Amino acid sequence: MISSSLGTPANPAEEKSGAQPQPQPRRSTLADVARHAGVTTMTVSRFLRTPEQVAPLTAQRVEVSLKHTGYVANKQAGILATGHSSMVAAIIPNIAHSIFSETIQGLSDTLEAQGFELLLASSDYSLEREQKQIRALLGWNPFALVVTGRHHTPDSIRLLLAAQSAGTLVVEMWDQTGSRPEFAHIGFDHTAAGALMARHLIAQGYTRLVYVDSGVAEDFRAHERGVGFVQAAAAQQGIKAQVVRAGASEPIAAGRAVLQKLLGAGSGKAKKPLPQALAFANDHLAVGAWLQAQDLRISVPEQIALLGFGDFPITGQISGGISTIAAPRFAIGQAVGRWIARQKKGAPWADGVTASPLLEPVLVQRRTT
Amino acid sequence: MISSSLGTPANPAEEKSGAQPQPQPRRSTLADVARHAGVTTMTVSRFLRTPEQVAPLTAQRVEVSLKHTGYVANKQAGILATGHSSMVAAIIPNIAHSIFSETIQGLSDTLEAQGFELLLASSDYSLEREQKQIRALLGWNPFALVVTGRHHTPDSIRLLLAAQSAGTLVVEMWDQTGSRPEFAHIGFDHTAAGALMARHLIAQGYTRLVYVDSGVAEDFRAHERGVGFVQAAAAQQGIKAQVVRAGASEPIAAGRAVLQKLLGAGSGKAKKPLPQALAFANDHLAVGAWLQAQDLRISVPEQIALLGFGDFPITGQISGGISTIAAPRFAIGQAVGRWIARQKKGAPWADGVTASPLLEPVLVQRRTT
DNA sequence: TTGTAAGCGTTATCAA
DNA sequence: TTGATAACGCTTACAA
Repeated sequence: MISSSLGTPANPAEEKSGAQPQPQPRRSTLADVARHAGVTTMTVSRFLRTPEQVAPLTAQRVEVSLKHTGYVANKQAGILATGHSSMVAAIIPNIAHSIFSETIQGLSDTLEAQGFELLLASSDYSLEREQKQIRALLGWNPFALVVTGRHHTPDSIRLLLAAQSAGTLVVEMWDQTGSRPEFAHIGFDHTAAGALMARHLIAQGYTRLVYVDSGVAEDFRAHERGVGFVQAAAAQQGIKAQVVRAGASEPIAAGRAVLQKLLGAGSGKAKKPLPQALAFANDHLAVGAWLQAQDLRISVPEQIALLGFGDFPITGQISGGISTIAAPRFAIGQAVGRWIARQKKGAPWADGVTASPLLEPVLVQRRTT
Repeated sequence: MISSSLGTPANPAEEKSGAQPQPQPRRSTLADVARHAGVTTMTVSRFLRTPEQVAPLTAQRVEVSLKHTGYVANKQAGILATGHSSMVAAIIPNIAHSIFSETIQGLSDTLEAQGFELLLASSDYSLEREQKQIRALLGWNPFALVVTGRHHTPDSIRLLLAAQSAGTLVVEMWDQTGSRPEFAHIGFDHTAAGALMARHLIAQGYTRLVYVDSGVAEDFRAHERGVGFVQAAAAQQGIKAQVVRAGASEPIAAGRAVLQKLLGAGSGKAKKPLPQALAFANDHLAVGAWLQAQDLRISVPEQIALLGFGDFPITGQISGGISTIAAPRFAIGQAVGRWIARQKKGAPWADGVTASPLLEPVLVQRRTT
């Protein structure tokens, strides 16, 4: 139900035409406050920023006028004058994915505590959209621009480099860039995470492995985990690993479908041997497969082992728990926020060379592997 | 792993002291472009906004200079000069809750398509924090400010009213305000949604009902659904309804705990009759209770019926499906975005009086009721 | 078709 | 301790 029948019309053009020529109330400015207090704008500005430099009596008058006028400082004017912005812009692939929403929550919490504000855009896993958004967000002159991952269009990279050399902090998050990073990055190595998955399954004695990749074409990190998975498996004698791709639909449903399909391929005439263990690009896929296995009365992990990625709450709550890789979703956001705050306080740019064990993915073994 | 060892230092103070006094590159401005093109800033500005008013030859030169300088328009300056902002600010209780992250996704998608940008804050379900955030966000002079729900501190309301009368659109979302709304609102009536839950359970023949409220103290909408639930039950002969409160922990775990506790209360000496049906403040709680019932081999809905709220994807995927109320999480965000876009195009402020059936919660009966 | 001048609301700087 | 003035980067309004 949408409704907005009453209240003050926001648009003066909507006022009854016969009404008094009551001027549209403006937002009050420093000048309004100053006039009311009988001082100049500078005195009010000073009171706001360095009250100790204002005489106590004046301060009182200004304070009253501030309240009276309901003054709210205009940030655009402030930023224009100082050149310093308290805004941080972030681009993530998808806000609704719990993986990124938690990162944003971590980022937002940390930044807010430090007096920053968050301008958010979601690229819907499209590098094209990301490029447009980088351009649009840079127009705000943000203190920092946070992007997800290290895959960008060439033009995006040009924009980011230019912004960085003009003083904007640029951070790539969720990913671990190679040996010669152009930008600061806070995340982990997804190839290594994929290898971790494979090694765990192998250690448990499974030999026929499948990595179920994300159905999202531009989910580069999931693809990289698949690469790491296959490489790690290939490094071992007697291990067979393949990659299949989940559907692009809702991930739990896609996970159900993948299990169904893999089982189907193992029956019929050209009977291939069934895989013994499945590693998934994310926990939602794993949950879907687990639900499907339940429905089919397939015992997990005896008949098939399942390993998720992400450690979403549900994996810990399902009976016995689904084994998974705990990805530092929230911690990455926090770390980015803290790093940005540290830079503002003038920490040297390169002080982030420390490794943080908090951001390393960790295997959480539960009942499904 | 955090690392940022290489790349261009962002802070000129970090440059090797012996280096050439290479000036920190600034972001290029209109003036830079104009100089390069041999015209004035106005010509460049015109080219950017009304290219048809610029002579073709001049336009070419300007275009080249634009590329050459890597110009990105400064939004603060633009907004200050025009007084029109393309920014929309939104405050939600929690970004990580799938309920709100989907609303934000809907809002963000719609706004972006219309050329708006989204400034986001999360209040962590605190009215105090919300008040601070309203103040902070209004400083950006947003085109519109979107808040969640209709519960705000008196000071918040004052700020919102002042902003509204100064021309900022104010929208309350997720809630259906009473008969005399101060602000536009896009959402639904949570008391009615609670009543819908009760009536459904009663229609299925259950007589001993429990509403499991959210453990979050300031989740007013969940509380209101509880009120509606109890009222609707009280209006029927022979129906007993009570409200219990879930724990404040992770909601799936809290849902498990609630079921456990309710069953415990029904055993032992002072044996109370067990409830026949449980309605939950959200689907995660319901999923938790369902998982717990599975573990205890309690048959659902025969021994106990479960009804969720939200229609999160998981409820449709669990075997047979969990009955729930489909809340228009994504649609609310879209509707808000569309409403804002319509206002920009000069639609009369009160054109939103239409009811939208898309935003009404709908009961989805599956296997658990 | 292009340019000049003034101003948006704030802060830095210097003077009183 | 306070004030005058000149920016910040852009757009509006008007002039050429």
